[in-house]
Amino acid sequence: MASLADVARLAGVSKATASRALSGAGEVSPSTRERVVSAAAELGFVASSTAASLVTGRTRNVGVVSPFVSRWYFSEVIEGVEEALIREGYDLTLFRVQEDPSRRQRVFDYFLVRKRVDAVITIAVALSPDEVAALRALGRPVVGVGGGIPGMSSLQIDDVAAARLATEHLLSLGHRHIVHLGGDQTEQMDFHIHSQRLAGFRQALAGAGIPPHDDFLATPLTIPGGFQVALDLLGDPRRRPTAIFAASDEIAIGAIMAAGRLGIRVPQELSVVGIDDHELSEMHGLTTVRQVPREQGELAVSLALEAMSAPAPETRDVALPITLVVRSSTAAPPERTTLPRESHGHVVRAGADLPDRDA
Amino acid sequence: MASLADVARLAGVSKATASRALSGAGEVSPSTRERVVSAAAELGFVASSTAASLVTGRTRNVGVVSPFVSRWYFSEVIEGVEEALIREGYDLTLFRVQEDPSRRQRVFDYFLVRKRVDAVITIAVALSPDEVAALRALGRPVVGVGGGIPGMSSLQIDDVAAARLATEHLLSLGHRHIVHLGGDQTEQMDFHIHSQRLAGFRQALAGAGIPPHDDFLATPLTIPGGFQVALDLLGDPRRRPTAIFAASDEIAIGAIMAAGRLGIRVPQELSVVGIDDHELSEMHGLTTVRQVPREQGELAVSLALEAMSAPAPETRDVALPITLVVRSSTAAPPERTTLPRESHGHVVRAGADLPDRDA
DNA sequence: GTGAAAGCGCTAACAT
DNA sequence: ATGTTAGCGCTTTCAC
Repeated sequence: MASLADVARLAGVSKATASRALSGAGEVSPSTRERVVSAAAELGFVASSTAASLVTGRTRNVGVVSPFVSRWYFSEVIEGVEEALIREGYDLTLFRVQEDPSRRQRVFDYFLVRKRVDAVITIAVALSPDEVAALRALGRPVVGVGGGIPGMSSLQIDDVAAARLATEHLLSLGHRHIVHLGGDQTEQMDFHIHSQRLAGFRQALAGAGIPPHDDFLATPLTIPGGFQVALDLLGDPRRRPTAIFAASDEIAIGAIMAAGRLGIRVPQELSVVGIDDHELSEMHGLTTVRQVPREQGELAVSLALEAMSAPAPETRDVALPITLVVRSSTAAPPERTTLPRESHGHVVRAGADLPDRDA
Repeated sequence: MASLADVARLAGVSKATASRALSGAGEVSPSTRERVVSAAAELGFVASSTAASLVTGRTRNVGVVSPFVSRWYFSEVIEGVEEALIREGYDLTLFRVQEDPSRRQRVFDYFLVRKRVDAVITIAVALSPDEVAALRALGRPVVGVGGGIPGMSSLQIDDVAAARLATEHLLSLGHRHIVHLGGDQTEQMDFHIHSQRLAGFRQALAGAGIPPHDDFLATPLTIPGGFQVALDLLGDPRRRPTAIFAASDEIAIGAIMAAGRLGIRVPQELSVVGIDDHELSEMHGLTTVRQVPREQGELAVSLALEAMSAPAPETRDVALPITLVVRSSTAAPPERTTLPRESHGHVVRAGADLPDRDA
């Protein structure tokens, strides 16, 4: 527990000089520097970041606020953030924030506020006006990954375009009966992502002259969630689409598993597209819109750090490029299911043509 | 940015009294307390944890060292730790540590050392003697989840017993040809877990009078890893076992997917057991030894906190109970594959009996 | 029950 | 290039 004073004494210099020699700030003659450095080494001196923070007001620590750590998108963003942060000499303090209002409030009013973080990065979390105010009151850069919040920098893919891209791919293959398995709009941690993906989906449909219909199912953004909802959907021959656009790869994979359970072959009888491009997506042969969460995390750190040194911390919104990764989960729709929509409700034989999965 | 002095002034008391009133330490008359509290509220005062730490030496922050954040086991332990920590009013600082030696050193010699953490929790990370020394030098409680390190408290399931349990289940079903898909012993973040699971596996085999043979395959602890290794193994009729014991559910699920790819039916033609019990395991009908990582995380926090207040920070090793969760992925071995082992190499027709998966 | 004062360990003017 | 001085914002003896 050697202190700077100990080091200074051993090196025969003042604390100020010792501090300068060790931190690299200010001019120190090479010889003194060396004396100080070796004295520090001898004593096993490590600067107390607490003391340094108290005087400088900087903590070299950034807070990351995320609703999950285990879901793909979130864990990868976190890994990206961590990577970039440690490279820059920053710690990462993790705050998991879910719906529970009392816990949320605790995080925003107590934990984040204690002058412990130099910046905050939020990951796809929908903030209430109060929460935004609390964050802004920190007087520190705040950047949101996965969606924009008024008054703070943000970083995301263009979710409308991503959804449109996915849907147009399906349309171009000839699909006319596509269902969107997407996030529940009312979920607290929504964040417009869900609604934007739905909007892009509908835009593409409208562009192809397909009138709005019963084409959206609120789905938990997990593999089991996608599985369950798809099982219901695909199990009913009358509702069964030829293609599914899922809001996340987890949903998409759940849907593929459901199809497998029902004996529906992918992609011959059902095309599936998701958004993310996790390693499992590759294994499932899932067609997906790639969104590189890791890079989003790293970029968020750049934005935050940049804002810290900027004179006027102007907010910036950055959109990352997207690409469609076509794998084996999409194909032209099977002939038999391209019956005119109108027939679905009336002509029972249209459904009966399909293998009956209800049994 | 109101300071304690501001609050004290507004309340008409000294800083000392204000501090006592706000922190709850020491006796303060109810009326003064109320005056101070409302003054604090009026000013939006939040104590600077930095300043408090400087004087108390406590940071209300614990460091978590983990090689991954995205793998099941790790992310769930982290969520458990986070949950318990925030409940107790602690922050969680995350350090991801992988093989890269320079990064590791940075974490241990620079980040963790700066008097920033009251305790450290490591998650299944194999520490070098130097690293253990560095941690111990902190003079703070260190608890290891997922394996024991000499000189620090630890928390884990009994990995030998878990592996034995899984293997004995397979043996009791009549399997004689079981292969263990387990972690590479040489991997840096091993931690004896892999070797203990292998040991338990071999113990069970020995107990059943099955001589050691070519029964272990080093496998990355991921779904793609399990998939790839199982694909090779199962694709060769001569090597194909009737059962697989996987060191993790991720491997196990990869193996099930590989079987699916090869047209091998689970469990009729192949039994699979893993360790973990993630929600996906349930979906795959995977038989597994349950290890509740979330609880491991919460318990680690209790241990750490307890050690902080203990006069003599004695180390404790705690083993969590395990249970075998039997789902549909295990069954008695098919008749045709119970040929005597000796025939595998010589009687080509024994292999030819099986569907040829090489093509 | 409350106040005065000391100081945690460092950095940042300001001198020299 | 180096030393002196003054705090950063709290908690905690020690008096009263």
